[in-house]
Amino acid sequence: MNISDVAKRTGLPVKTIRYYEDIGLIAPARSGNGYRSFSDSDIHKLAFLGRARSLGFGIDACRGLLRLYNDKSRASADVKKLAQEHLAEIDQKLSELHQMRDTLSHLIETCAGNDRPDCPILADLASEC
Amino acid sequence: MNISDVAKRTGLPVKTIRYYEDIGLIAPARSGNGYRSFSDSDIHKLAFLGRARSLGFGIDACRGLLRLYNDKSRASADVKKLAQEHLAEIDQKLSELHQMRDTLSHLIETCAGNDRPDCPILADLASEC
DNA sequence: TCTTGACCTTCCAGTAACTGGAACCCCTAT
DNA sequence: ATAGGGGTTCCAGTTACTGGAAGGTCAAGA
Repeated sequence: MNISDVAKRTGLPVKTIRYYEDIGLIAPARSGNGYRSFSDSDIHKLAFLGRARSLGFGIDACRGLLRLYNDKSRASADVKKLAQEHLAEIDQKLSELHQMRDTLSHLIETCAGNDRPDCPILADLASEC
Repeated sequence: MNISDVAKRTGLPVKTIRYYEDIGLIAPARSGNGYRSFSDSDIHKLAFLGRARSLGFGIDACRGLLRLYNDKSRASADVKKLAQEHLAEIDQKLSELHQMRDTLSHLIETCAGNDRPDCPILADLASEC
């Protein structure tokens, strides 16, 4: 199967699929004309990667997940550990974003938003430490 | 004032301060020996930038905020608009992250995390669409 | 057969916001 | 004189792609 069909099947952009080959996540065969020729296994891997990425796993984590997926003697504890580490990163990010959101929305509420120059948002940003 | 003192005062890394000059956010004077010589105004701007960045404003938004800050005939509505756009981005990101968190934490709960290979996390990632 | 258009290929550059490091200059104290 | 702790510039690397240029391939229609 050619790359644009694979892109349709997996929902990944063509460029992304080529990129995943570049960094060694997949290794599709080549036809005589030089075109990539994707097997079912390649397509499975790409779909797997797409789902892992959509859960926010980084490329390195995806590599690890793929390796575990292909390792039939894996321990589920290893998968769980990877996932928990990623969950901790998400939680960290969430708490930072919530903090930002709270501060920012408070500032926005106190700003009149009219044609006068006085603005508590700028005043806060400019305030001495 | 030299750059490392400014770094201490503003909490920004030296490299970041140089970078902010590179991209035109600040324009400190130079001493005879070529060293950057920071005025109070430079330091204020850097502190302002540090706080705006800590609220998650991107560099371009910071540029806009700084311009508004220096424009004494600004309308607070313009500041509020910038802040509201940024808030919307944060909310977008938050909802994506919450979605990821929900899915991932559910998967983690269902994984035994033992030395057996069967793992619902991998099963989900590998599932057909 | 020729052409046209839609494929495919590789390679290079750019994105956001820094960060690390190399190579080198300057200043002060011993 | 030298050692250290500043400072300077410039280049490369980070994440995960994305856009674009230049060019090869293939199938269909005139």
